[in-house]
Amino acid sequence: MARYGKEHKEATRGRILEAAGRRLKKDGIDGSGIATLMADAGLTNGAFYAHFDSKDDLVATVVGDQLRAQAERLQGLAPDRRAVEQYVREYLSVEHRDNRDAGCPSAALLDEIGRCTADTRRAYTHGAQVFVHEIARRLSPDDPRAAYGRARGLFALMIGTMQVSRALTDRRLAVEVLEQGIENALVLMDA
Amino acid sequence: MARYGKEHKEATRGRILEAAGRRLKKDGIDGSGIATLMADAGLTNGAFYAHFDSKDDLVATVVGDQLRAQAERLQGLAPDRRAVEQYVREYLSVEHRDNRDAGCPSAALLDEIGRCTADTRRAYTHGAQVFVHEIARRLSPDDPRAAYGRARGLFALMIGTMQVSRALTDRRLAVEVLEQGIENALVLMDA
DNA sequence: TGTACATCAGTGAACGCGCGTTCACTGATGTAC
DNA sequence: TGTACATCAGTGAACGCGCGTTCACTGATGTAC
Repeated sequence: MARYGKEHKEATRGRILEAAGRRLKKDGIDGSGIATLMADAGLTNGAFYAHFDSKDDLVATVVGDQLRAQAERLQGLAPDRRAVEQYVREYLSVEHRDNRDAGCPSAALLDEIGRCTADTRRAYTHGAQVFVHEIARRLSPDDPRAAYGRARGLFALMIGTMQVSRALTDRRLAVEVLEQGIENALVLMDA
Repeated sequence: MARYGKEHKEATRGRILEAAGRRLKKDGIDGSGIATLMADAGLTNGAFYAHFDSKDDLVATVVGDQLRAQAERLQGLAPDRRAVEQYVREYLSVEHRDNRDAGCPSAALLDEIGRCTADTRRAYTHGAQVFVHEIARRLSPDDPRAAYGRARGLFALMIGTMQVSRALTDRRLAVEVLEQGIENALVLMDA
C-alpha cells in the first residue's frame, strides 16, 4: 500500500531532529534557516512541512529531545556524588567549550529559549526538571528534593560558566574560568 | 560653519545606543533589525550609517557600554561584602526577571555574544573583567585577585540562574529558582 | 514473472516579507556679507 | 537687520538576499493482477 514502511519517515524525522540539534546549537535559533537545517539532513526545504508544522514546532521538539538526551547521559552514570563530579569536569572542559554543536543545549541557547513560544519553554521546563532531579538524587539519594536547591545552583553555574568562557576572546582567561568553575561547583556540591 | 554644534550628533548617537541596548536585550541580537532600532531612537533606517559602520559595529559598542554601565552601578555601592549581597538580591529579583530590556546584558544576550565578531567579544571580555574586579574587591579588599575565582562563580551563577528562571513556564518554579539562586550565591560568597 | 497502478516522501520554484546596506535628496540651521 | 549660501544630520526609496511557508509536481516503491 504505502511505498515505504512507516519506519522510513520516522527515520527521516529523526535525522532532521539530530541535524537541527547540532545546527541550532552552533548558529542559534534565529541564526538557523529551514533550508540550511534541511540541507544538513540531506534534504531540500520543501520536505520540512511534511514533518513539522512550523519552525516553532521543530524548535520545541528539538529542545525537548536535547534535554532528554542530556538527562539520559547522566542516568547512564553511577547514582552517586562522584558521578556528578565527573559530569561537572566533563561539562566544564575545553572540549565542550569548543564544540557547541555537540554540547549542552542550555549553554548554547538558553537566552534564546527564554524568548521562544510557550511550547518550547514548556519542553525546556520539563526537561530541565528531569535533569536537575538526576543531579539531586546523586547528591542526596535518600531525599532528592532536599538537594534541588544545590542541584539547580550547579546547573546554573555550569551554564553561566560555559557561556562566559565561550564569550571571552582571551583563551588563557577562558580556560581559567572553566577551572575556577569546577572549584566553585565542588563548593556548591559540598555545601 | 556646521549647522549644529558637534554635541548634537553625539547626543543622537547616545540616544541610538541607549535605545539599542534596550531593544537588543529584549529581542536578541539576530531578532533586532536596524529599522526597528532606529525607530526606537526616533529616527529612520538611513541615518544609522552616519553613526556606525555596520550592525556589528553597533553591537560591539552596545555590549561595551552595557557592561561599563553595569560595573558603574556596582561602583556606586559601598566597597564591602554587604554591597555584593545587596547587588545579588536585586539581580535575582522578579523585577529583573521580568524586565530583560533594563537588566543585565549577560543574562539577556550571553549565548549570542559568544557567536559575535571578535570586536564584540573583546568588548565583552574587557567589560566582564572590570565587573568581576568590582565584585572581587568587595569580597577581599586587601587582595582582590585572590577572590577572582569566587567572584567569577558568582557572576556565572547569577547569569545562569536568571536565564533558567526566564526560560521556565511555571512561575512558581521560576521564583523558587531565584530564591535558591540567592542562597547558592551566599554559599559561594562565604566559601 | 511481468506490467499497470496507487501511494506519498521528497523536490524545487515561488510567495510576500524583512533583513543589512547604499544613496540621491531634503531642509533646518549658523555664517557671511 | 535681511538675504544668500554652505553645511550636513536625517529621510526614505531602492538594492540583492535569505527568511518561513506553500504548492504543483516527480519518481521510487510495494501491491494487484
